[in-house]
Amino acid sequence: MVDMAEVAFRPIRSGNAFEECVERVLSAVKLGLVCPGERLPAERDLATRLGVSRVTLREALRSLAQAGWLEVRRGRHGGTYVLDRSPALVGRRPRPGPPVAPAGESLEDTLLLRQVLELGAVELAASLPVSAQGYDALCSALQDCRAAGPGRYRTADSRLHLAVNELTGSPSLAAAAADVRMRVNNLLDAIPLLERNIAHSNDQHDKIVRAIRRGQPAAARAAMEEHLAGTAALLRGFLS
Amino acid sequence: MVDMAEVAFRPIRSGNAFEECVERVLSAVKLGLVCPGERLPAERDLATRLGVSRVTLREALRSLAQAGWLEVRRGRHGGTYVLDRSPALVGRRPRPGPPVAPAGESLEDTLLLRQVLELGAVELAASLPVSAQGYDALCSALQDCRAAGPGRYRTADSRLHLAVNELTGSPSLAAAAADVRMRVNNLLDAIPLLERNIAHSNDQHDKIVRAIRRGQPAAARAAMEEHLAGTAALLRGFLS
DNA sequence: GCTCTATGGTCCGGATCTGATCCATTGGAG
DNA sequence: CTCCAATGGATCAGATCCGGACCATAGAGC
Repeated sequence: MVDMAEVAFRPIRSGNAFEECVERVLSAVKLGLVCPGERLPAERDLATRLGVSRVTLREALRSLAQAGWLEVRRGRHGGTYVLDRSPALVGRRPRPGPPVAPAGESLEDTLLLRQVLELGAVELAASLPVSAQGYDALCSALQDCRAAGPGRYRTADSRLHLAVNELTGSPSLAAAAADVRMRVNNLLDAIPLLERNIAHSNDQHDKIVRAIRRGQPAAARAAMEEHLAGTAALLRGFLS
Repeated sequence: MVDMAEVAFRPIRSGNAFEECVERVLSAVKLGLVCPGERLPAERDLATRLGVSRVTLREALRSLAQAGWLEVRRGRHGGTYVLDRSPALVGRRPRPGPPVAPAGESLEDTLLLRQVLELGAVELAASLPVSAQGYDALCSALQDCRAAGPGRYRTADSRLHLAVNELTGSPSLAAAAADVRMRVNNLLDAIPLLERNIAHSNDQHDKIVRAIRRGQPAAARAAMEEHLAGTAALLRGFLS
């Protein structure tokens, strides 16, 4: 019985408030939830939303600005803006020690959770009536995926998947999906991105969106299953 | 685009360290992860696992002890023990202000997330080879469900569902399931528990476990779907 | 019995986080 | 041109939390 309790006794916080702020804002950028050139919410607003003091949030923003992700402007229409991350900045390998090799156990854990969430969500999304607004977001993300070069592909891809999850109308589900998506992206950072995979991915994205639009849950699920299997095989190959 | 970012800018922490400790330990008890009479891990150990200082954890434990959930013993084989929660204690209505009426929006959110997680998990569990240990846990929980009176039913029920989720072998999935289960239980606390529903539930539990044992994902999923629909209808009826 | 050990009980200095207040900057409105 | 409003910048007192050290208790083993 005691062994089952390990689930309940997992860590309460993954880091201090500062670190979690950095994580969250960086996620929002990497997942394409705020695009380059766009402005983050005002510090006071964002701090309230994150449930964190303004001082702590500012330290996080300052640190992200120093790292070249954000730019802070003062004055009337000032704010914190997302920078267009240049290849030069990306090129700096941020690998001080070991290359953050994700454990194999954690890999399967992540992939399994992703499968459950994304399959369930896409099936649900396809069986629900799609709102015009949601469908627009979906199409916009789909086109971004096509237009995106290799440097921006992961972001556009993430945004598309997130949009699918938001179609379910469940904030908690979308949040869980965003979390697991971030974990997958961190894993993907360790392996190369091939042109061929991108083309293949785009075809599968088409199939998924089409099935959602037509209200075909089974087809949507099958398409997503195939799509996920591709990434999963790639990750297992490189990280096992 | 900014609207999509709301997922990323949700609160970082649901409360202070003390409150989250209380929540976690109480969850472990309510979900049947530690049974009455059993001992929690030693304070030093538990504090480390929760990623919290011992002082903070102790305050949480003391507060739960005062509320009649736990008993603390000193000495060589001392520790923090789960009490057999007596009806007298349960009878005290802990409703100071409004009866914590869960919003309708939050209700659908919770039910949707639960559906995705539990259906995905049970399907996965049925398609995986079941370990002997996992199957034992499942059967034990199933029998507890049968033997449990109305006073203990929710706990036994939770433990069974958690056991199913742990069969997937994904800690993250089990953790997410435990969280959503706790949310569902909080909702269920607001509605009555009928003998008839219990009998019905037990039949469905049988079907689910049988399908898992036989390795029939589709049947397991269908049985779980029916099972979840029952609770969902009940909750929607009482809380909408 | 004595001692040892695993546990809870208590306290303290320092790190972190908060809430609040006030200042600085800058573009737009009048 | 002047003022205003929305934003970032800075600072401080107090709350919370942490890591570690040490004490108290009581069962187990010798």
